[in-house]
Amino acid sequence: MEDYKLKVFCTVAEVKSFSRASEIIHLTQPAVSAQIQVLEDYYGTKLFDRTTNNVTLTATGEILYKYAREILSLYAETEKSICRLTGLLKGSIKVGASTTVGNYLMPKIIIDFLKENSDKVKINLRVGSTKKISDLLNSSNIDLGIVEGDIKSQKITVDKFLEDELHLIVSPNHGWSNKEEIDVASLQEEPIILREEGSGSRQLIEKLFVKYGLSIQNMKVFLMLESIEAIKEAVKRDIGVAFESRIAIKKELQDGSLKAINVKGERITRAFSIIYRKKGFCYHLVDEFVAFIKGYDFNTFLFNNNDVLPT
Amino acid sequence: MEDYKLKVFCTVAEVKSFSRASEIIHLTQPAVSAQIQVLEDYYGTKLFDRTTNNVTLTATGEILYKYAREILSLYAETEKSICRLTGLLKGSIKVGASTTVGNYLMPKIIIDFLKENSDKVKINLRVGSTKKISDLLNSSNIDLGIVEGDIKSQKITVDKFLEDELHLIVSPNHGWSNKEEIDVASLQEEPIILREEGSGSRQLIEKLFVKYGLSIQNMKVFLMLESIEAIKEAVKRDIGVAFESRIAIKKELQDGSLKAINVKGERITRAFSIIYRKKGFCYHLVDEFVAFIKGYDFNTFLFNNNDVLPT
DNA sequence: AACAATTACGCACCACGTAAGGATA
DNA sequence: TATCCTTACGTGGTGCGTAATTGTT
Repeated sequence: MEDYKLKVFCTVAEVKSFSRASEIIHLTQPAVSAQIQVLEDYYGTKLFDRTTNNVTLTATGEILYKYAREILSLYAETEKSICRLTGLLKGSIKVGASTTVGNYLMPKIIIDFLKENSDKVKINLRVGSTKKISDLLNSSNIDLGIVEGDIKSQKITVDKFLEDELHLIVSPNHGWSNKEEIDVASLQEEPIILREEGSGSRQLIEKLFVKYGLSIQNMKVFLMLESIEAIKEAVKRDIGVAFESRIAIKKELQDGSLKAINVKGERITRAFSIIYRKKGFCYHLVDEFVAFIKGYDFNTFLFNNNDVLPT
Repeated sequence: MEDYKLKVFCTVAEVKSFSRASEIIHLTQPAVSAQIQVLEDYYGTKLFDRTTNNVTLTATGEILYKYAREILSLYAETEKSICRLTGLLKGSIKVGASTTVGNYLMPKIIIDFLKENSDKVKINLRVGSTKKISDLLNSSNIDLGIVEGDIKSQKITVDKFLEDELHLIVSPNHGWSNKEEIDVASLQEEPIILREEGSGSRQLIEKLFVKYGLSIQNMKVFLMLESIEAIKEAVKRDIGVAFESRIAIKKELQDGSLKAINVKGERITRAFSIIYRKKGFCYHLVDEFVAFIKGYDFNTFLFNNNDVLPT
């Protein structure tokens, strides 16, 4: 129940381009032009100066922009206020998540979130590399992202919400399976399975090796897989050992099909982060979902069924 | 460029009735119902409790109402701001005016106002008794009224903007036509033409007589006319004398077809007032028109063409 | 019975997308 | 020529009014 024209207008004003605004709003360029023209007709003045390759607000446009943002935020507040009273969320959001989070964390979180809310809440989840997710965010194809890697974009706010830890996983039949911990040097002796180059998890492992004066070259790396499931499968068959996020191996640890071992004196950690655009419009539902994630009981998620991970 | 749904919603909230709101907004009742239902669907809650003969805001409705008024006033401010910059007014207003003002003052004022503004400004003028005008105002059929009489309604704000004076008018052939002033008692000797009973002008004259211990009964009242033009015509033909507002006799004084005489020691005055609803929505254009009237140069209007009225 | 709100339905208009048309570097 | 905004046009969805329906006093 917001003012669509004003939203379009503000978007154009912010990105200084009709065409880019049309992509963000998911409208065609002519539609955006039309919306702006209606506003210009109504107020009887040009709101933008259009010189090729440059769209800027006129004096009148500046005034309208100031008020429009106020009005739009009042609409948003209205909804927030009413939701607070009724407890009824509604709408749909598009979430992007990087591989580990997207496959092993978000499905459960989303299901729990939907359980708490009316069926008017829709969530759309896309999984991809951290890079792809941040691109989708920048191009306004998703409303927020949940990623395990670092983000460089200036236009994105990164909000860490959980520390993730990678564990060395081995088959129950593996010689190490009864050990509590292993020193890094020992890793040289074992065939190790890694994710593809550039992957966030892979970089983390490389950093560990570098710290101990080792390098991937010295490792018995004979398999590089792009899929976490494929890696786990390979480890189960005792083809080698690997590092995986504890959220990705939860089930296998529970049913005993994999064993997790610590690295002596090291915790291989990284942050899971919620990322969103600095500019742009915020939806109440997005805020609520973010709050839900931040308040989520990850301990229960990780350690339920009386199963305890090594810490 | 306001939010029509919110306007409808606020109106219903204020008058606590779908049907009355529909009259005010000039929509059918089903249309109002539909608008409200869209809002209720959107927010997922009832906004009004409908018991027969009583429509009240729910808790959610109260919240929405608070925000809606804010939002609507922001829309109004936006327009005001932009108009201030561009100087372009637009829109249409419906004005009601009582007889004297409506016939002899408003046409000129409206024409001058329109001259100053773009052709996007439309003004609709209705003329009627003060009572009728205040009724039209209450039923939201006009946006503001300009009247010469008193208003009793609690729902209406009265804003005096000009002092009007009634003059005794006589034919140039009349025996008094060269006199500067006449005492009240002399009026008993002359046939006097009055407006119909209940008319504002008539009441003013009655009050004058009462003050001097006279009464209409003692007067040679043999004509009561409802039209100012008819009265002037009768006076011109020397059938009698009459009292008329100076704005109604401006032209005749200029061309000499009537003479105005003062009443000794008395000024018969009343106020012209702008009246508007206390509640309800204000349009920028209305504000501007009111400001225009208040700033109008009535002296020039009354005394142009080097013609001077007795003062 | 009377008044007030809702439901049903047809129509007219408006906002969108597709496609073609300028303007500018 | 490539990019970006505007114009032209056909279509679907929405909001309106008319008329019938429900519900409450």
